[in-house]
Amino acid sequence: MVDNPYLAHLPPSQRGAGPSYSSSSEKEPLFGFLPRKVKGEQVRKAMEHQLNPFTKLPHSAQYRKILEARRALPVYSQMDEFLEIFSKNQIIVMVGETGSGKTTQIPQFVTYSDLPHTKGKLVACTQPRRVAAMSVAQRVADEMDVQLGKQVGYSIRFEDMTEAGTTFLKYMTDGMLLREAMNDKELSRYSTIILDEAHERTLATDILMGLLKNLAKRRKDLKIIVMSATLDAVKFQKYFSLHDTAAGEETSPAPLFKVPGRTHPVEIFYTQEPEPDYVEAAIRTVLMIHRAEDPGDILLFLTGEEEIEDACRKIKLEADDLLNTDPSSVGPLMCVPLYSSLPPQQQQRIFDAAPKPSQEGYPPGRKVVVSTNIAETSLTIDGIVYVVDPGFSKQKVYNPRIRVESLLVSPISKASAQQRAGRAGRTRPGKCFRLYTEKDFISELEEQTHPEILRSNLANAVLELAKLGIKDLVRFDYLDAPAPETLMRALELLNYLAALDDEGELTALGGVMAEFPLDPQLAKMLIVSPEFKVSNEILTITAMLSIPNVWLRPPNQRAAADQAKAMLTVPEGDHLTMLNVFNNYSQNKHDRNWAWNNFLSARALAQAENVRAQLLRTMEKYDIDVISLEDEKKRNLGIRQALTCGFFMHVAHKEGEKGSYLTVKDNQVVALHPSCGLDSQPEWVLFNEFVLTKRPYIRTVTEVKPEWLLEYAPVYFDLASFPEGETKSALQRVANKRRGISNGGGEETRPKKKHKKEKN
DNA sequence: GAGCACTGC
Repeated sequence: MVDNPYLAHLPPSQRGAGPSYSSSSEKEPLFGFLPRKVKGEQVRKAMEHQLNPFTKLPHSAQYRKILEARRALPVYSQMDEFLEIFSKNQIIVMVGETGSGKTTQIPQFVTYSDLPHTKGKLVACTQPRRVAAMSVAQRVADEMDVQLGKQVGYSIRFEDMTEAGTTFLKYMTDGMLLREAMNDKELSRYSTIILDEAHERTLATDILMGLLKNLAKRRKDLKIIVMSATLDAVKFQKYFSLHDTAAGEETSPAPLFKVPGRTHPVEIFYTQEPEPDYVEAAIRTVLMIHRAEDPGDILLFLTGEEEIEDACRKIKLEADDLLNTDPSSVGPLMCVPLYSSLPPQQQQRIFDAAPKPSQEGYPPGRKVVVSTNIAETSLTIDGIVYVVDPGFSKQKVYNPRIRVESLLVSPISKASAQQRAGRAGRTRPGKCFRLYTEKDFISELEEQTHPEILRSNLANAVLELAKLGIKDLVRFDYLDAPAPETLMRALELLNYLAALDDEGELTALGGVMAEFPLDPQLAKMLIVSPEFKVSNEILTITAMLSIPNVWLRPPNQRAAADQAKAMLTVPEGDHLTMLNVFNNYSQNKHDRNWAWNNFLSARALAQAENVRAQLLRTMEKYDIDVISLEDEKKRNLGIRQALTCGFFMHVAHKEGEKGSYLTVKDNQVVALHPSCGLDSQPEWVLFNEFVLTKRPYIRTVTEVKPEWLLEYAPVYFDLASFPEGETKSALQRVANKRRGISNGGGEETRPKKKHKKEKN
């Protein structure tokens, strides 16, 4: 053994025990560690060692201070038990309630036992959210006394904070690991994979669970830990049960490792009768707490922006009234809205301190945060003592029959209600006021929120699975299998886009489509766009369609905002308007006020730029030319034609004169969304999305020519199998005209439709 | 003449 060069510059007193062969453990903190057979005793000794085993540098004072705090975590006292289970099993299910320390500690315990750095492997820990991956990685880097991005790092979209060959513990988003799996089906870089927050059941985590369950059979050296906060662990245990039928072993559930949480008790109150108007009841409850309860901040859960802003106004009004009437018995109240589309600066207001008493000796002030579900998982606010839970949230639902995802205000699940209540007990004992009866809680609320995989359009997920080499998507071993109709819809769409062939096999085109972090329609349109010599423009449009709405419309400046929008509008269609907005933004980027003056979200535009750059890199990787047409007329035409190649299933035909449209094949009656910039009502339009709000609308709309539909999507627009109706007659007329021009030649050369399931 | 629950690649 050679003296560690890193220590040469340190005085001997700090170099550890000095060169000695008598006791290797003095110089080598991991001396005697056998991978995956490590005992708690050994780990604790290594943690207390003078040298950091991974950097061979002396531990800092900061490290020792943090270690002290770590020892107090519930999970720390179960280290021996964990290491034993880890040694003996390939797959482990772990349950740790909030405050158990599982997210920071378990991956470290795993590292000490698995010793990934000795075999050139990594330990991965997935998170559903980017911020969590980043902040936990930073925390763990501090705990392990290493620099973030070296031994401990993170990987999220747009940001890879890892160093090849150095990083052995990596926090990452679940979606990122899924992406990696598409290019390395064995996930061979990893020795242990930890899926954290599995109870949230994101689409990516659900797919990863299916993949890992399979992968574990092929890669016996891969260990898997599924971590969850709620007690639906039995379901995970069953799913990951070990059964080796060849060996004739009995099926036994995956082992469970359980750690208690550490939170304060929260007293739950229910209403005696159901509340007919939950917003009104919520406001009443907040004011009741303000008048009658001890100091402490309030968190109220509502469903959306409008509801929240409205409630904030009303609460503020009433609270000011109370303060004016009786300043000696009621303190001032501050009401803060919280939802995701709020600019980050305004989101920060939730961390402001509650107001001071109106006069010395008078009651202290109180803060009320009125929030969407964002405060249920993504953001924690310290100092909350009271939670008001009306029992509703907006949830995504997918209707495969009409192929529409929409948001519906729906009752929350018991798990969700529990999570909300828990928000009151983070700093001290709290109270939770549920605006529904205990009977309804017990008998009406579902145990768990439906996993995302059951509530989503799966076109994207199915393409990913195909890319992952999953042959039989219908019989894939899902933790919860999606509705067959949802899968059929996805397969059908991918077949029409030529991403899957008629046998359901991934085509070469489909393989490239899957490489793009985009919906299949967008990916298809981008890949074919060089054929129309407009890929530079389609690239921009694709980026703009992948980001949130860029248009701002402050309530008191609506007219000015609409006027600014009109200045940027291109009459041929909203897609071209988006392109125009981005190009103007690019040209004016050095003018900080340009976006603001034009009522555009600078944040969203910067995001579009980021997405565009990422897509451009993927295009370059697959040699997809980025080209443009000089002539504006030809260019715009080419753009609209390229759009058609991706969105031919999103076409509507005008019916009658009242501006109503019928979607092609589905025959849904839809209207142009009021945000639409088309100055006329063209006969044929292509739309980016169908939204179901107060009425069915089509949003982001561009005029197309029916000839293009027949030419670029002959399979989908095969008239022989087209549903009867006005749309078909109109298409028939176009087809007849074309046939006349082309002397009856065209139809036979087009591919024939083989097997399609058309449901009415 | 409407909207944007929340994430993620």
